[in-house]
Amino acid sequence: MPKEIEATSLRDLLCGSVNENHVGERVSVCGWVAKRREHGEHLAFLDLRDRSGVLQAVVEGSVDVRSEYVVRVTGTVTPRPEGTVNVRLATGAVELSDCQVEILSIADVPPFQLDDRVDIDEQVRLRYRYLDLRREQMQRNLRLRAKVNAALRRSMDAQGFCEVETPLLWAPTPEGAREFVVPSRLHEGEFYVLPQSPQIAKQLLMVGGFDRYFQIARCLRDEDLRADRQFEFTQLDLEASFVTQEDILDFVSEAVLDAAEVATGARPGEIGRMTWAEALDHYGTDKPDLRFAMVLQDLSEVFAASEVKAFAAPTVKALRVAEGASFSRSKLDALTDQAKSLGAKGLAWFRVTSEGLDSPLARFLSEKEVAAISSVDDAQIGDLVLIVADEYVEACRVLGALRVTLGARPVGEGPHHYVWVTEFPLFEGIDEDGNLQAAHHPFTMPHPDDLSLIESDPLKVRSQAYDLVLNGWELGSGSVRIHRADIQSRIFRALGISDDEAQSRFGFLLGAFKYGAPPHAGFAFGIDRLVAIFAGEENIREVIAFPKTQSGNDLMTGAPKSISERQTRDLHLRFAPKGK
RNA sequence: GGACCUGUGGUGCAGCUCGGAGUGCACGCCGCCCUGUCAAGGCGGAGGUCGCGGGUUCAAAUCCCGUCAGGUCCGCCA
Repeated sequence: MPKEIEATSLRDLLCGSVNENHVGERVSVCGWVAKRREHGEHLAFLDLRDRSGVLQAVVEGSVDVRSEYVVRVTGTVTPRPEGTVNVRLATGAVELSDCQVEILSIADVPPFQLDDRVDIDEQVRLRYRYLDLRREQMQRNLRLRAKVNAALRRSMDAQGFCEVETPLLWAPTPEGAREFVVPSRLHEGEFYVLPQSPQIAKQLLMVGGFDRYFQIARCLRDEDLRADRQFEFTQLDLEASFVTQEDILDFVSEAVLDAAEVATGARPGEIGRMTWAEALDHYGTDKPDLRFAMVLQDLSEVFAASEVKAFAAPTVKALRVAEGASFSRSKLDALTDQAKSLGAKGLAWFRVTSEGLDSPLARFLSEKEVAAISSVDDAQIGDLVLIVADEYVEACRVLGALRVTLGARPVGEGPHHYVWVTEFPLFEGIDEDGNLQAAHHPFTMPHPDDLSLIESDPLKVRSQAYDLVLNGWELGSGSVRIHRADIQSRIFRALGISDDEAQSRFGFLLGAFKYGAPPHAGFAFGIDRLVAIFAGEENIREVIAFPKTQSGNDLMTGAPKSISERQTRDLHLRFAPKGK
């Protein structure tokens, strides 16, 4: 018998790999007892489970093993008797007979069943994650993740990128996401922080001459958690010198398509593109889910002189909901509530019926308005048209959210629709102090055509920043970086960052740039999210071995926990009295 | 910081509107029976602070208030 790669001193084969070709061979397998079926004192069946699957062992006589006992079974691979083949089991044509059972570990009754006959509450799964990980779903998801990681590394290597590790203990850079803080023992009152991303480190690597860098990097952000956000997450982080945005998009596309090919078995076609402005206008979001159409329509001109007060706004946007005329009043009320909670003043709805528009507002509409609404997005009888009137961005965002509510399918359904969203604005809004805020980060290169607007009309300035979006999930983002001191000073000035402040915050980066910074650009995308979508999971916890709950607890270890007085003293920490 | 949903033997649920004895279902567990099962089957059995605290009531799993835990979302995430 040729030795299998999985063979060890204790086993010859994985349970799931035993098949007709092994008939007649005497083999040992190791695993957990998934199920015992006893037929009196003369016959018992054991289902043995390891990571590869389940294999039935036939034991003559009674056997004292229980569920989840760890056993080593040595037996002869035998074709199952006529009529007892189990087609639902990959190994169902054979079984181990004449078995010798060796108990390697006994086990308590597990706190939940591992056989997937019932859904288990996630709270219970997380408390006993080590048991949960034995389940097929978790085995499949984490192995898929490992394959994606391997594919990404292969792809980056093939594209000439060099993997470099950057520090986890880094300097505070008070900007952007809230950082996790690590007190220093050797330096009283001083702190490291855990990196929210290796952003500055990788730019320094560019100055250092590593003109194609990548890393599968852990990032840490002390922000509230979500289905697609954990404190710590993993990114494929990359940066390259002597490149333009086009080069970066090519590098990342290649890596993602390589990963997709490994994960799904098919290589997706070329990744499409749209500008940020198009995404907002058509889909009401910067991360459009292109698995379904439902493109927002602009009716502002039609309603520019409307008598209807509800439509007196700079922008009037409409969304057609196919076959939505059958929505109940309570469902329409719920949509209205959602629109209001998103900041809309209201939501107008119109059922398109054979007798015209059915709506509380219908009788106030002019003929021209009725005609416009009735033909929005090729509306048909039986459809529903939703209208939001507001400031432009507001109207787009509200309808965009309703579009997702009404149209989005589960993660596991439909094609994988990648899209590059380009030309993000450089600045977004103004903070409490009246300063502009960087949309991406302060080192993002403005669009070359908009350089002259930085001082005169900053909110109009487009950037060379770009996002990769898959089925409504933001996978990641990147930008061309500023490598010229003159442009960087103009941006800092616009952001209200003084020279002194810039020096104290980013001095080491700006200092490095004085010694010859190549033009460079980069990207980073979330591997947790990518794998979750490949796995058809709505939640990245399902592709993370030991995740935190939404309130940041680890239900298995009990973290976060208090530390000993000794540790507190070593770290020079004292706690303020509770409250206030 | 906020909104909504959930919490009932080990597990998953029902019961909650309309208060009346911890009532029920499925799985698991324990014992006995069973020589071809694979969601094995048959018989019997054990197992509960209805998340926690307070209130209303003659009486609370059920109604009210608070709180804790889990989830989804808003804020937040350069």
